[in-house]
Amino acid sequence: MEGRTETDFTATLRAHDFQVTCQRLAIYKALCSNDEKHPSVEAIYQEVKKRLPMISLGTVYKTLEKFYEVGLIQKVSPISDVARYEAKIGPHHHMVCLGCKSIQDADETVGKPKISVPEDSGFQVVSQQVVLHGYCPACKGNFTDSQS
Amino acid sequence: MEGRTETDFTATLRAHDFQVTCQRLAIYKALCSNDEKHPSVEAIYQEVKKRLPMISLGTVYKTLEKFYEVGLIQKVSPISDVARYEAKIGPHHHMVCLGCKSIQDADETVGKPKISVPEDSGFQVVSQQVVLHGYCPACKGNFTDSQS
DNA sequence: GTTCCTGCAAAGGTTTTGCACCATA
DNA sequence: TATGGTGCAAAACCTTTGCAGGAAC
Repeated sequence: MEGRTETDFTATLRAHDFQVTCQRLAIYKALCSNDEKHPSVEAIYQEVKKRLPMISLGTVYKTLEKFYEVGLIQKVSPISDVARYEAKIGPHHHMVCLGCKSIQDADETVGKPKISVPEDSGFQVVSQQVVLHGYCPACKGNFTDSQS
Repeated sequence: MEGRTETDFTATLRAHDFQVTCQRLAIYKALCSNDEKHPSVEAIYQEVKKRLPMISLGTVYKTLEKFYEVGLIQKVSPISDVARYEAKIGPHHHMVCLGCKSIQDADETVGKPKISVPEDSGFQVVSQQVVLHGYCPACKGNFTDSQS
């Protein structure tokens, strides 16, 4: 449903010198057909096992990471690999450096976003947070256009 | 620097029937004085150990969770406890239900936020994401005003 | 045929839990 | 003094890594 066609999927992998295997196709299809659920690795693993019972969890991890590298899929907001805390309470936003992984507050420097959820979505908003991904001044020079 | 006064800190804990201990005060102070770093649990632990060498990592975990419960501190983007993926690429936003932890896409239904980082911050923005926390239609009834 | 991928298993790191001792109120 | 917190250790959990056999190109 969401995602690319199988041809496009194959072409993207080939363009990055990655092979196309039945496991990778199955993982991508499982992800596309459950896209609205934003599944976890474990959930994807369980879904793929229905068609490929021999597949291993490690393969799913490696495959998803490769898909993410080449831009086939997205991670849902992996701001940090570990939990981080701050004493500043109240709504404000964060700038996350893709280079050094540092996190800066952005409440003062960033304009307030005007966001509204229409009534028909039925979602009751409690709080909202904007996350800006990019490069801090120190890392801007090292990651100008390409990265390892 | 950021955060509340010691009096307010004590009052908040007492209001929730939590005791005030030197460990809790030290953890809160360590977090306040390093707030711009958005420290991890391990970093807070290392900082507190300078004053309380006998403190254990488990205590820091339990204490931070308690602080978060009573609203003394914030977690930086605890969208999900595990990594989640989706095949939909391109910038869009997410609505995270505080009840059932489900994640919905919000690109179509949510107005585009107008956010700009001023030049003096020096931060080069690559992408931005808005996360809305709240309650989905199914959970709205169960979590109207208070939760367990 | 060479390179890369898979499956399995082990290890690494983060976070949670259980319990005896101790401090707070 | 009674309740709850701390420290320690073990366990649970998610994720990564290493390697031999097998598949893709």
